[in-house]
Amino acid sequence: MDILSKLNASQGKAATSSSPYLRIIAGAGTGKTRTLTYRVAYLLMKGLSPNRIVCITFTNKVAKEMRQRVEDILEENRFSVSGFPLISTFHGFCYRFLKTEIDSLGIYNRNFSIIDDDDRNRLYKEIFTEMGKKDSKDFCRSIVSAIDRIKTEGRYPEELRPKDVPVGSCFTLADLEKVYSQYQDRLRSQNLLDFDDLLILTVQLMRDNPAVREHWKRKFDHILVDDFQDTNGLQYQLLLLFMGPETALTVVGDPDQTIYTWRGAKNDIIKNTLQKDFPALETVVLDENYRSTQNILDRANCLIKKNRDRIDKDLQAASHVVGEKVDYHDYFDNASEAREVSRTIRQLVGGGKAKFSDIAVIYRSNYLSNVLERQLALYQIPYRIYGGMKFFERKVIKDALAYLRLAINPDDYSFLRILQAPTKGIGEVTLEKAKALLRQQGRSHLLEVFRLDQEALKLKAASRLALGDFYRSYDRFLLALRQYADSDELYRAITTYLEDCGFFGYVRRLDREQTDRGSYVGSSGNGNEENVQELLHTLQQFFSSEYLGEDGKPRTPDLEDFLIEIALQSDQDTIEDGNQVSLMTGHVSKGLEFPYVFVTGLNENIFPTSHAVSTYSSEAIEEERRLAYVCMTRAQKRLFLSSFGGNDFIHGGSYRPSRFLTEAGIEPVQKKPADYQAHQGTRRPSSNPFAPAFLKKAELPVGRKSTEAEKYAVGDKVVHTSFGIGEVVLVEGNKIDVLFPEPFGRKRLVVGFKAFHKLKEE
DNA sequence: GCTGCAGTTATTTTT
DNA sequence: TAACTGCAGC
Repeated sequence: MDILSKLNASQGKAATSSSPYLRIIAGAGTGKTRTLTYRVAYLLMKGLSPNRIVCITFTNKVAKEMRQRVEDILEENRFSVSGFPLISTFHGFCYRFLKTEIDSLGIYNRNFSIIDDDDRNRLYKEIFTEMGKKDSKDFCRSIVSAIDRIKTEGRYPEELRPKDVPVGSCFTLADLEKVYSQYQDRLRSQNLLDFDDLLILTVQLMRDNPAVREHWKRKFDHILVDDFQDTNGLQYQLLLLFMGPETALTVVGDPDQTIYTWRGAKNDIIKNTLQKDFPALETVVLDENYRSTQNILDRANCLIKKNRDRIDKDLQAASHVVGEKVDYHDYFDNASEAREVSRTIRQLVGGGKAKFSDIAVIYRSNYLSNVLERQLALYQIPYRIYGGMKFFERKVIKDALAYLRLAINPDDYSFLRILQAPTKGIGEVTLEKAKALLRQQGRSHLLEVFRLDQEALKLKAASRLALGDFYRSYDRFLLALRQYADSDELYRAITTYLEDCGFFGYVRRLDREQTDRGSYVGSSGNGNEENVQELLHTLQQFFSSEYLGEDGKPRTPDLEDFLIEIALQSDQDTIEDGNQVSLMTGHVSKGLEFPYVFVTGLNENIFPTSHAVSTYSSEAIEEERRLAYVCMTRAQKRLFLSSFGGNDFIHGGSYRPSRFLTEAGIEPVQKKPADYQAHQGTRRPSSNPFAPAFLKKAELPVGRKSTEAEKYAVGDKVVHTSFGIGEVVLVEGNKIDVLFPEPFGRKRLVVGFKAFHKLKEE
């Protein structure tokens, strides 16, 4: 077996250990996922049955990559296996489990859907409105966050405790009980689960149903868990329940990278609990860092040492490369910070040192991406945001998915969406009537009420017509879903459905109206129809891929698999290749690495976030510090840190550099008013050689039309923030077709949109 | 019942 | 700044 030659001594020891219980403590960049991957391959080559191995990762992206790498390793060793281990997130694992077992609860059926945050908020809003509390922001918010906390602990409304109401809270235990139980009741009645339900119900079934437990406890010889430091109590409980007396467990993690305690993560599990529960536990420590230069590691080590609650360890660069010093600047305001980051990126790329894709810009919170985006666009730097406004969160996409979801599980929240896309002339009054009928008639879904009680609802002719179109195409689609022969036919059934129900017509109308008005949106990345086409394309690709079924055997995926895949997608999963700078929050950056990394907005009340600062809780600050540590250790060659000044509208006063800078051994530059003038004077966009004339005038707000639209002709060059440089091949009114390099190809753009502009010939 | 406008208000992190 | 709310007019 050629595994040891690819790993260092400790990695090799971990990958090939025969201990039943193995803990790998692995610092940032020490090859933890690599080691785990080799261990999976090793176990397979040792003869363990693939479908008796489960590997839990933090994101689907890592799961996919790991699967590929395991396959590669097996191939290199000319080893063939029948079947493949399940590599999945906790949530994905629970979904597969519940798919086969949920019926036995007698509350849900196997066609359940998973609700996203949007639907969840809508549901809460409904409850608060009915309680007459919707105007009390404080009340709503604190109840929701209390429920969040209780649910990550795995408790349902029956298990509330007086302590769940914080002292001086604006709600009572009775309020909490009422909202929480209504929330659960509504989900149940619609056959809907939220993310936490996936975990809780799995634990409940395993704990309370002996038949289910006995069956599943025997299923696995080996369970492996990546990023174990971010495992919460409920997930740990779940692991224990799936372990039989013979099941081996391998966990990998770095306590210093615990950044999800707000979601219940406890790094005490990897630090202490595991040892207590499994006295035979073997521990391997990986501390040779293969990612960063020593200069970067020195700053990161220095910072994380300030945490009191930790096991001391120092990362050392395996390459012994000292590298360049960590760069730090304090800028006049956040716009100039973004501008300087953009300029530096331009220099790095212009100097031939780096590709755009070698660079990442990391920030504490999503809202900070706006300023960066604007400056990057000004400097014509292609970028991609991970998280933030995700593709699947766009309105049309959610509408399209609602139509599809209805065919699997006709829940009211999807139905309410389709009533508005296109609008079917049904307003608040009719809706209230329908909700009343729902109870009266003993129906389970609004979809039925609107189909069967049209008389009682006194619908207008137009509404009847629109609903008629929907129900006809819906029924035909249901039939097609039962009969299709292959994935092509399934795909065709979907497009027919969306066409016949009037959705496509609505989407095209939307685009027309928006371009006519010349207001919002218009570039190819934002055209509604194009987005829906992209969704359909994704769908088609998904159907022609291989899918690991609940039984561990590969099968052809269906619509339901697609919808679940989307529901459980993470921000990292949307990462596409391409020569673009990556923008993301620190949380999303976990597990990734880039040659050049910018960590921006290192300010008090931003990073650390104001919440952590104002609670005066050392745990909260320690978590922020770990997050900063994660951000810094993403960098391979160079690390650029920055903070900014200016007025802080939210907290009052002006922004100050983050304490983490001093703690990392970096001296914040003394601020002098004169410096600021200088910054402001010399760093205006006028000094930007890349900015086209019409953009210099004013920084255009996102999504607005420029006042002077450019004239385009075939052959002109165009720069797009996402697709790079392309050539105009067709001009049609205010629309142009541009051919971009692969993988983007031909795109239709609407002139005047900010995401692109004409490239001036030199 | 739907849409557009104006004014207000709130900003962690995510499977 | 953008997202949301309330209100007026169609």
